[in-house]
Amino acid sequence: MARTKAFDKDLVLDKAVELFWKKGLHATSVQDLVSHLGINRASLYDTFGDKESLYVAALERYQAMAHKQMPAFPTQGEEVRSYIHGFLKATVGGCKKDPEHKGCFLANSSADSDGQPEAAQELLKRNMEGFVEKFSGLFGMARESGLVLSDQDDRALARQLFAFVNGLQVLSRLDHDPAHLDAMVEAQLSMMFR
Amino acid sequence: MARTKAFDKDLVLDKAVELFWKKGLHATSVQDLVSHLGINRASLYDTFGDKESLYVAALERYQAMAHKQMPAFPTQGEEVRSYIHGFLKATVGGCKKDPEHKGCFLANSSADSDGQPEAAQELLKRNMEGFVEKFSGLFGMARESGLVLSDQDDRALARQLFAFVNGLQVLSRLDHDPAHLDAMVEAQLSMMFR
DNA sequence: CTGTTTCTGGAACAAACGTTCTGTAACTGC
DNA sequence: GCAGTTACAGAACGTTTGTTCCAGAAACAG
Repeated sequence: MARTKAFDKDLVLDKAVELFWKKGLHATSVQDLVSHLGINRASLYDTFGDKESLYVAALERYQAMAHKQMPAFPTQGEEVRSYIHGFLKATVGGCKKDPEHKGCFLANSSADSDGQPEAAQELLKRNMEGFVEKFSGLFGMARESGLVLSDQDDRALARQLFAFVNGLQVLSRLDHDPAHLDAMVEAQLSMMFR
Repeated sequence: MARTKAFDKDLVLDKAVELFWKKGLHATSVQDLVSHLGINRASLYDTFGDKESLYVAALERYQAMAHKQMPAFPTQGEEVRSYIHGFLKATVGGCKKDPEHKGCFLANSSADSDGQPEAAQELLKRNMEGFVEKFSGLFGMARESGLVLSDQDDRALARQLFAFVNGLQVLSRLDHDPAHLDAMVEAQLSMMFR
């Protein structure tokens, strides 16, 4: 029948993630994409539609990757602190080992939400809701075990943590001192748990 | 001598702040600026140089405004909690009353630091350092009064607070529920102070 | 081999980009 | 009122933007 695709769509998408992550939607041109993805201009449009669709696809892929590498949630309140500690350490670990200091693709996009495609805005909102839903459950468990210091409700704590994580990643773009990131994590954790 | 300027430079700059704040550097075109600033294209270039210079001037003005409306720092440890409470409430107050949900100009720019002019990056860094410097002093005072819950050092707490505030403002672009913002502030505060 | 499909490089497009220029009008200080 | 400066409106500059199209080469199924 027909010729098979010569490139791995997901591999190309990964390169698009890199570019959009680093420079954002508006500062990334189609020419940038053509130059760095290693595929032809026409193939790009045939495979991904237009620039915005490719952007949304890249954002979806980034979110899926980030979600996939989250370890399984704990089932006991006593494990919550170390779980969240691990989550935060992994987050700053990602920031530290990125020589380009791109922060978090989702956080960067959220800070430019006005210029985002509709589909991207909805993805960002769903991502936030999902985080709050899951982590408020964790705080509930930890609270039953008497390990939560604050008396504020679980969802408020989850939102506070989400805000902190987003801010942390935004700041990691400005402040490249890894010790500062570590210190912020330890401060956050020391404030949350007994 | 010469014809007088027909426009107030600072007033025009305020409008530029609005635009750049809402859409960012890359998504704001010179045509957008000409259309909304109410001055001529040539006047724009004569008065502000090029687009990037105008952007940096707008960022500087925003920072100056934000800095100016900070109330005087407390001198006693007992007042630190209420001072920071007031600071956070004013921050979310600004978010809540903005119908365009632009968040914070400085935070938005930080999340796009790669695409920022050099001068803007340095301004953002100075702003961060200034915050850490001042607030770590506050935590030191409050700690002496025995009001700080965490045993982490003052600068770590200041950085944690700065990350939270940045994240809070980024999230205010996605989540328009004012109660959520309030809850985050109360959570943060309940974790920091006795 | 014969189609059919898809890749590729590059040309082409109108539109928008940031920037500069030109000429004219308006104001100030002498 | 004249000289000197600046704002103004708008045309014009060359690039770059996102997108489409074309011709040919390449790879697969029947």
